[in-house]
Amino acid sequence: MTTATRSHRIRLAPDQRRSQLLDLGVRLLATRSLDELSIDVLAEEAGISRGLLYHYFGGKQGFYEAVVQHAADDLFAQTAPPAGGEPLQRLHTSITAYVDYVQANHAGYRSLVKAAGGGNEALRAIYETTFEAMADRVFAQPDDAIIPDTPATRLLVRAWQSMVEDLVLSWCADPTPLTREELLHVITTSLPALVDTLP
Amino acid sequence: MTTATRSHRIRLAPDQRRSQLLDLGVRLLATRSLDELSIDVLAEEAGISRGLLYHYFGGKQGFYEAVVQHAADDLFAQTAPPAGGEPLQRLHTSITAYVDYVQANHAGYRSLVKAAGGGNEALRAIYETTFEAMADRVFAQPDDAIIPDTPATRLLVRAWQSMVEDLVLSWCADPTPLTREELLHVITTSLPALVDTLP
DNA sequence: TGCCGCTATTGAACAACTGTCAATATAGTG
DNA sequence: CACTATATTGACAGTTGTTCAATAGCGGCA
Repeated sequence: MTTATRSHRIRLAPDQRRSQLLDLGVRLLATRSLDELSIDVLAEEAGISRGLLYHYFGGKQGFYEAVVQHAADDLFAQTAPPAGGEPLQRLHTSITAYVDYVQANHAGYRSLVKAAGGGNEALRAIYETTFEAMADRVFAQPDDAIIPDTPATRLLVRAWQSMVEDLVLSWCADPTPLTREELLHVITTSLPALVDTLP
Repeated sequence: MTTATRSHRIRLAPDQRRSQLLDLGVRLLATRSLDELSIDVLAEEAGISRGLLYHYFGGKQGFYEAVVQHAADDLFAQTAPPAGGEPLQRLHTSITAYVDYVQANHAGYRSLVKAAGGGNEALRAIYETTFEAMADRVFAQPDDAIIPDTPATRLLVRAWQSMVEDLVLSWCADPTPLTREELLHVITTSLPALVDTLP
């Protein structure tokens, strides 16, 4: 049973093909890692030839970067805070969306996002850029800021994100020690608690 | 100019050869990632034939796992808390050793440890085991424990470790926002602060 | 000292995979 | 219904991981 809908020699618009391949990539790379996925397998699964991947992404590495970027954009969009409201409330909503997102895709999240963080230069750049953009949400609205924007607090927020990432992933693997509400409470209150440890 | 001391056809005891290859692996994999390091290059750098690597480690993946395990053991040994003294003081000493270790090897630490955390099943197992053993140091001495040993606190300590890892790596990349003392203070006091966020 | 056996080590052959490119087929257009 | 622009292919070349029978170095023993 082949999972791909096999239809011979269909010619798509570049955008459609591109997003088809990216979606397939996200799905396949959620379970295998990059070097466990050969281009032959990927091409067959997509119902295209090997060469087409090189036409679109320039190579295996380029394909992987595009897939990671695609997943990162998706994560960023799905955790966007609501337009209006109290700053703390907006942050809480965004965090809730993050927990939901990771819980819904924890295999893919671990495989793609974690691999990006520990991967090559270009991949880490995608990872860093995305999480810095998410950190900006914490520092948004300078007049009634949640926490002051200094190099030190930037450093702490970045580290806090790592903590949250690990916490949520561990919790998804075994949710018994904490309820969902307790998890959200720990995440939310740990940020100001962390900033308070600064001299 | 070849960096390896080229001497033809020397026969070593298995233990010596093994650790020579592991040390070389740690050194080479600190800058390149695994798939950027071909076995040909590795063998030439070590002054041995390709086949010998397969004799010792069974393949590229096995070699990588051995190198990661080697580095993890080194990290674990070098951050061992002193034998006696106050529990909090012992923890502080261990944390200081950790900061020093990462600072001295941040390229290698990032490349090996981070890659292990986001890598395949066997690699993550090494990573998890090592950091769980380091977490045990926090929970040691049940009579005057620093923090209670429950599933919830286990989860938090694990997440705290991720935060510390990221914090120290970021700080190594750019130490200007915090002095070394401030960094150590944040790390130490953030652990009880985090546990206090539990209901 | 000089042979001998054990085994560390080799290198060539094999298999699988990535990357390249000129040729081909397809969808839209006048 | 051609006809053109281009999405797509398939065969080819180079590189890399893996296997295995053959070789060569070191310690022990006479």
